[in-house]
Amino acid sequence: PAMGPGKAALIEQIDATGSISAAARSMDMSYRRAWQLVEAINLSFKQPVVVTATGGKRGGGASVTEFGRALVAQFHAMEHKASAAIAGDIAQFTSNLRASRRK
Amino acid sequence: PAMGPGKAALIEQIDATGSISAAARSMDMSYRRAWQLVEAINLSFKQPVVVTATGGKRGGGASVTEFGRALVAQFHAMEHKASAAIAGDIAQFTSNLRASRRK
DNA sequence: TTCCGTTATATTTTTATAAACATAACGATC
DNA sequence: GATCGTTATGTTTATAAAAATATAACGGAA
Repeated sequence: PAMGPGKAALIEQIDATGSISAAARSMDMSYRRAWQLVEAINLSFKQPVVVTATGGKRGGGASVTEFGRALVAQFHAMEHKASAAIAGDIAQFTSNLRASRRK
Repeated sequence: PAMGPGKAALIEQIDATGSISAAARSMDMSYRRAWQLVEAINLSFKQPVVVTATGGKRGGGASVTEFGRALVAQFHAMEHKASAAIAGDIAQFTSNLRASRRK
């Protein structure tokens, strides 16, 4: 999928840190994986979500476009709307779940 | 997850055919996989969703409990509620997606 | 021109998941 | 007690995803 909780969080961390590598570190994710996710994200949309620069004073960096910020905001809005719409069902559904064994 | 589109469809096919194996065949799925999904489903909930019988006139079979039917119905209701709640956002979101290359 | 931290990419290795294959057990019917 | 279609389970193989490892390139700055 083009967007999900993980990708949204990654974009937010890139926005907060200014680089893909710092975002990856903060999320305990390999740089390679983070970079691949960014590539997939950018390829998914008509407009760039993350723009990058190589070399330079601080080695380079990455930033989130306004389009990207709007996208993440809309994603969270959708999460909340969907969650609210089924909150009642979820509560009942969950009550039918067996207590699962977790390590 | 305890429930999703695939598991819901499997339960519905079991209900329609009366056996795990026939349901699997109708979905072009291996019996083994179908059986494992049924096991996972039954372990997920406090009450059984699918009950099975071995041997006998027709070799055995499986049926869906009323609890299971209610569960599937509620799942579909949740799908529809969530979908409706974000339909507008989805339309706009999709308009930002690049036309993807599909074989 | 050397250094630095970053982006960008290739290659290998590991791990997890799914599929494929094989077989036992069940129990009513004949 | 042999047959049949099903449930139930073990074992192996293949596939895909993730992780790990390695390296090149970039471009300011010292």
